[in-house]
Amino acid sequence: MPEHALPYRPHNHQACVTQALADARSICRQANARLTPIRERVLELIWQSHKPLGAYDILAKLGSDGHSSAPPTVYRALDFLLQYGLIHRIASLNAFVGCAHAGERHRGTFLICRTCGTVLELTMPDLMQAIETAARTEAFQPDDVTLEVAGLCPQCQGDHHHD
Amino acid sequence: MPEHALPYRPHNHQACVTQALADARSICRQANARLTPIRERVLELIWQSHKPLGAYDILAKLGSDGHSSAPPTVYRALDFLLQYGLIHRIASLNAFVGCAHAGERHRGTFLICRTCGTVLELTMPDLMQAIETAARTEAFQPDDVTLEVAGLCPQCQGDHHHD
DNA sequence: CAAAGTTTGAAACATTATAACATTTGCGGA
DNA sequence: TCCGCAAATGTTATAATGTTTCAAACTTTG
Repeated sequence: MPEHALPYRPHNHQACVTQALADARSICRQANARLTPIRERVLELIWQSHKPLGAYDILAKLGSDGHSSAPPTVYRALDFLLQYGLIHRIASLNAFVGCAHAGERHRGTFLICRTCGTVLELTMPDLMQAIETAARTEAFQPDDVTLEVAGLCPQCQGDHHHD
Repeated sequence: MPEHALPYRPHNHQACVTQALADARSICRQANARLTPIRERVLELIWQSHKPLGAYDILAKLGSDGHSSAPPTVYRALDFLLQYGLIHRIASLNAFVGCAHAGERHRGTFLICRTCGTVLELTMPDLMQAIETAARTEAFQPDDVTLEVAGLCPQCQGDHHHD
């Protein structure tokens, strides 16, 4: 077992991208959803690192591609990818990150490094269950849970330089 | 013990406001911080209900007051109030709500009704502890936790009309 | 009072997100 | 095939949220 989770170690990141795209194609095929070129390209761009990407960053990268697009193009692709659980929105950053557990039906917990921006997604079913139970104890019917932890990733602790 | 938490029941809300303002004055006095008229007024506006208020909503209300202000006025007051723990920012709504546990040093959990907007703040120390422990297990040093649950409050369940 | 620091005013600008409507594309049935 | 519908994309404009910058006013302290 590795000392640190994958996003925190050097790794062949292209493999992450390839896997994510293959998973996405499979998930969309099963759901009869159309993973169009734009949607796939947006997903690929988001997966280019383990750092969340803002909608306008994506827009700019699409521009460098040759596609020249407007905001709705990106937001529509993002909505699609969110809908099929292929990406997550990080509310505290207004940004989007690839889902590390696509197809698993889960609620993610996100560890967000405030120095380098890297995000690690955890699934903690028992904890999520406890949160939902607490909500129901207040007669509240829970629907979505946003759980984001900001702090320092292993790489950035003891460091004083950025990114 | 009441069946439902306070924000969900009819109550003398003016008492909430008065208490919040008194607490704020006391906290600021102890911290040698200046709760200026603008800051106090912003806090009062935020406390006018148990629903989060956006920065531009606050700006508009300040305008109706006679104060005509610009966005930085509001954001500066909000920064101050956040710094002293008198309000919380709801990341999933880009909005602000009065802190129900000012001065207690805590991490809040927010139950946000997606129909009426009402927010209930809970403190769940054990759960927060568990989250931080999980983060540290990944060699991540946690700093801030954003925990927001969207769903239906007791009043809005079974309801099909809004607010 | 005078200097230094804090708070507020004001204008411009930057970033994030949506609305509205036209056009194109993919796809199933006549 | 090709017609027609629905889904997807293009395009323009605008709304909503948040920041930078610099100047003026106020507070505190020596």
